[in-house]
Amino acid sequence: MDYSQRSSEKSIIFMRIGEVSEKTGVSRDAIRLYEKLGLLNEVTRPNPYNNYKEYGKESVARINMIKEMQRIGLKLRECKGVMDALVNDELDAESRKQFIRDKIDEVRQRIASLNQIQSFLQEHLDNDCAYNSDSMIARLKGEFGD
Amino acid sequence: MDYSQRSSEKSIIFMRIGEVSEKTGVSRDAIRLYEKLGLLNEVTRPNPYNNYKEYGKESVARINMIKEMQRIGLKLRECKGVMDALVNDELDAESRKQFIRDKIDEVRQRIASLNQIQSFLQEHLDNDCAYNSDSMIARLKGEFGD
DNA sequence: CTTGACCGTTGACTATAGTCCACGGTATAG
DNA sequence: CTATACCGTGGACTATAGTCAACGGTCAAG
Repeated sequence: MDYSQRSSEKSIIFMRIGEVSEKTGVSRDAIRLYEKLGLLNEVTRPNPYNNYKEYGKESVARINMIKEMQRIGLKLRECKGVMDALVNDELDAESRKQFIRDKIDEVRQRIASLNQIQSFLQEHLDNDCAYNSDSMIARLKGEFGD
Repeated sequence: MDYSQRSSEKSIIFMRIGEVSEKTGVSRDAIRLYEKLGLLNEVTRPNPYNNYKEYGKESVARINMIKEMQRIGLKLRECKGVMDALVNDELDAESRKQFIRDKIDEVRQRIASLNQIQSFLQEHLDNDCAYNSDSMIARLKGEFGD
């Protein structure tokens, strides 16, 4: 049953898509989509010998990072933006730094949103989830009003 | 040019969709979608007199809350879930509380993800965004590896 | 040599969250 | 009365993020 020469403990550099899928929990199709969109830069063209692509450890790390970034609502294009800023040698250093700074700001704002929602929910819970239309409106307005 | 009797300072209870759109910055079409999906519970059936729907202040607050929840990656169905748990009288108190507790947990986990990403980016920035394939892989693995 | 589990490519299909458009009705200014 | 800026409804269209199925190729075991 050992049809596939899975990378064992050490020394093996390349994986095939099934192993990457297993390691990350992301479907083959999704991985191929990420690749097509340019989010994985370290995938070889299909090896002419057997027509299989080869994936490195960085692909696994990138996919895990994509999963995290998606959880916070980033789109794949935006994930690509972050990846590119981390890695792209064509951008000058200052551009990359500015991009990262901007992303950090975005993340900070998202954290602020989350804290707002969390304390709203927590307050509601502390209040025994007593719903009262007027007070709810007041609290909704307090948190989310204009 | 005052073709519409916009709700002025006090005493007016109902708005029409254009005013809600203005107050929230959300398009009429999107508001109608939220309504169709059941996220706004306080919209009247079209007034038979003029066929216009009437929106209350709670709709504005809800839409603002939807915007915040969307920013953190919640889908409209999930937003509806939160809304329902906040308001639905048909659920017993304990179910609503449990739902809110679960949501708070989710929010906490998202905050954790965000902090992870933020510190990853911050560390990268502190490191002068020096990209080095091996070190980047190491750091990606450290943050996102399995 | 066949089987079974994998691989790549393509293209169709799905769900979500809208936008856009055309229709016809409403209200008000001129 | 007409122009205009709204309103509701319905249906078509878009982008995103995939999933699924079909086709044919690869490879190790039996």
